Amino acid sequence: MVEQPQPLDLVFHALGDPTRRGMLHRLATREHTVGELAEPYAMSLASVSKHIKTLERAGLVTRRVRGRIHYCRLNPRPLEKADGWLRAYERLWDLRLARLEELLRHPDDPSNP
Amino acid sequence: MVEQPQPLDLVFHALGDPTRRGMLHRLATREHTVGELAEPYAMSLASVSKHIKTLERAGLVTRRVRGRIHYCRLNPRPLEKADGWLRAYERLWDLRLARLEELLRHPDDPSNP
DNA sequence: CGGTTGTTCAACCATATGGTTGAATATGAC
DNA sequence: GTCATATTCAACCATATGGTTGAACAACCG
Repeated sequence: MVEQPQPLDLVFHALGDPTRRGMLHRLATREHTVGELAEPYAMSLASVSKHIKTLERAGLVTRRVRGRIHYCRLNPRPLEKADGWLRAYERLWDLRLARLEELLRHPDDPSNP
Repeated sequence: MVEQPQPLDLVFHALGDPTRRGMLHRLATREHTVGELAEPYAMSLASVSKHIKTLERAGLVTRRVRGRIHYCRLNPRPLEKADGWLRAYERLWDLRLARLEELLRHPDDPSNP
C-alpha cells in the first residue's frame, strides 16, 4: 500500500518549518529570486533550493525561469484550502460553545441532551 | 545553537498527518478515549499513543486520566493561532489584488506606484 | 489473589528530513 | 572562448518520524 500524500499533508508539512514560513512571508509582498530568498538565512543555497522545492510540491510557490534567474511567486490557493480546513473546526467549536451556553442558560430545556 | 521548535512549528507539523487530522476531526465533536481514537486505524495502539502525544505537544489535545482510561479532548486555541497566521496572508493577498485592480482601473492614477 | 483491560514504555527498524559539500549546468558578460 | 553568476544535482550524514513488537504498569473484576 503506497499511500501517496494528500495535498493538505504537503501544505501543512511545508508550513511546519520556520524557514519556509519566512519565505512565504517575504513572497507575500512580492516575487523573489532564489538568491533573494536565500539571503536572510545562514544556510547553503542548495538547502534553500530544497525548501523551495518543498513549497512547490505543496503548490504554494510557482517558479518562472528567465535566463539563469528563477523567480518565485506565492500561490495562495493551497493556503486557502488549509484555512478552509481550519475554519470548518471553528464552526464546530462555535456550535459546541453555543450548545454549552444554551445548556447553562436553560438547564431544563428538554431539547438539550 | 539548539533551536527549540516554535509553537506554530509543532501545530503545523501535527496537522501534516492524515491520521492526526482524523483524530482531531473526531475530537471536534466530543471527547474520546485512546482506545476509541485508535479504533478506525489499522495500526498498533502504541502508534496511536505516539500520534496523540504529538497532538499534545502541539497543545491541540489535553488528556484527563480517570482510572486506567485516558480521555482526550480537543483544545482549539493553537488551531486558532494557526488560522490567524493564515488569515494574515489572506489580508496581504487581498491587498495585492486590490492594488492590482486599482491599477487596471485607473492606470494613470499618480498614487499608483 | 489472579486474570483481563487500557495504555504506555523501550527497543528496534525503515524511511524521510534538513543540512552539508563539491561538481554540474546554464546563462550572461567581456 | 573564458570567466563569473545563478541555480541545481548527487552523494553523503545526523537526526526525526512513523511504524512495529514485547514487556511493563495500572486499575477494574471476579
